[in-house]
Amino acid sequence: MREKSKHLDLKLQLNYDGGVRSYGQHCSLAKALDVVGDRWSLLIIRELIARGACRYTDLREGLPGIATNMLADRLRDLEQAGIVSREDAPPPVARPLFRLTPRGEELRGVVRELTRWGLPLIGDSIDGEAFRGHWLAAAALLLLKDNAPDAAPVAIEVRAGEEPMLIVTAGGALQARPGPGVNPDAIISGTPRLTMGLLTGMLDIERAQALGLEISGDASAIERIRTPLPLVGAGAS
Amino acid sequence: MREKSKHLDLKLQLNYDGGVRSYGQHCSLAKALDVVGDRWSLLIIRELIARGACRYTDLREGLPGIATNMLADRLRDLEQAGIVSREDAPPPVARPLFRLTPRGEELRGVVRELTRWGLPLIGDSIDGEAFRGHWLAAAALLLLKDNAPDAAPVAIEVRAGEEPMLIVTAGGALQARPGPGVNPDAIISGTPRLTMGLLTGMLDIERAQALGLEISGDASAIERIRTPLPLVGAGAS
DNA sequence: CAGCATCCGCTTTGATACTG
DNA sequence: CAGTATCAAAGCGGATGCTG
Repeated sequence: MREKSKHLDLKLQLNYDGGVRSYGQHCSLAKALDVVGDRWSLLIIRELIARGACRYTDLREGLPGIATNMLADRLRDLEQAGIVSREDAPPPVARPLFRLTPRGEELRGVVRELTRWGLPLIGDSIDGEAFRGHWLAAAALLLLKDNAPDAAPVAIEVRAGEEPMLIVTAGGALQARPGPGVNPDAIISGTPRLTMGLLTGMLDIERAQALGLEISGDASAIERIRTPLPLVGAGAS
Repeated sequence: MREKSKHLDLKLQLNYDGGVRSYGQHCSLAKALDVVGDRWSLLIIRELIARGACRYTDLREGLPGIATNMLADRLRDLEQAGIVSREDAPPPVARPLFRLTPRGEELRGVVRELTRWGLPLIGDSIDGEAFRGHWLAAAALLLLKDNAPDAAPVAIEVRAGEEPMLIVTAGGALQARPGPGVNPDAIISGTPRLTMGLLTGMLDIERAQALGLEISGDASAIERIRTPLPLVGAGAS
């Protein structure tokens, strides 16, 4: 994968191979992994799900640990695969914007299932790990739902890392974005693990509080977006 | 990743690093990818979903292109991660058996979503690609459902590659296994792409036949397990 | 600076050969 | 059969350099 441009290797024009390392299997799963199975690819897609259109630097900031050439390479690959679009800004000021194409948006199901499966792997402490508030926002956005779509909207502020995050109900769906809220109905403060533990039904409010989660405001607002996850994928098939 | 056991490298006991190359991000998706994001991992899990318990050689046969050390490494990693269990057989005859643990079974949702997303990437012809009938069986098993769980069971034989495959309804769920059926209610013959196109609702029977799919027997049996997939993951969230 | 491209050293992967 | 050992070739991460 990735172009070669080795010394004395001028071959013919367009010798950049378009970068496809394939499993070579006539199988839907293998084909999907050919496209999004490379290191960093799905994390880039997480960034674009969580934050919408991003500039290069935004992406790099949300992907601590990535090498800059990796990011450039992957963006090229994903663009070529029709998953990401690059919006080259007009001359005067702006910077190129990257966003998901409709085909890229269809990866939400994939990211949702991986996020759900990975929840138990989140540890209590943010040892030497990196953390960004919008990662939590993405998980909430993907995994939670509004249990009372017809009631008046509520907003819940979550304080897990450095930057707070706001979850709001909006016409039956949920939206989540980084940043504080104005007069939120409830505020939850604690580790990402405890926060998601509460919201995904693995902990009830009492147990979460006993473990150190701080909750203020209207607890019913929390119940409204609490979404117990089916523990085993054994439900269907 | 992977143990070293280099020459003259005796360090202290337990110096095998347990093999974890981590993104180092306090994020559920990143944690999941730390565990199943390596090359070949999810394809090994596909094999175990499709065929149940497997011996080493079965796995290698179902994973054309994998290097034998890769398979050994990944099986060790997956075992250590609690996803695969190795059943070391008693001395006399048998061979070690690998199977998914309950935690590994929970990856069905992940594999299902990737398989679904990858469906459009399957081409018409099996160029120089490898193909195994049970890959198609896995896709059917994961993506299709029985639309009439209370009716008498039906069996449909699918002939896509070398080996035929049988899809049977069983108490509301579907089962799929390689091999021919005895007096199946219907028989479908054609490329994997056309077959899955029909069964996942992207093609109707007439169109599929026009494109070369051969259908014999009771068409209503096919309708019974035909499961149109939501085209965009835009439904929820 | 933002947005890459290049180089460099280390790790992972892949093909082959070998062993209990 | 079920792996290990070996080694070459990619892939990856970090640093740095170039260009608007």
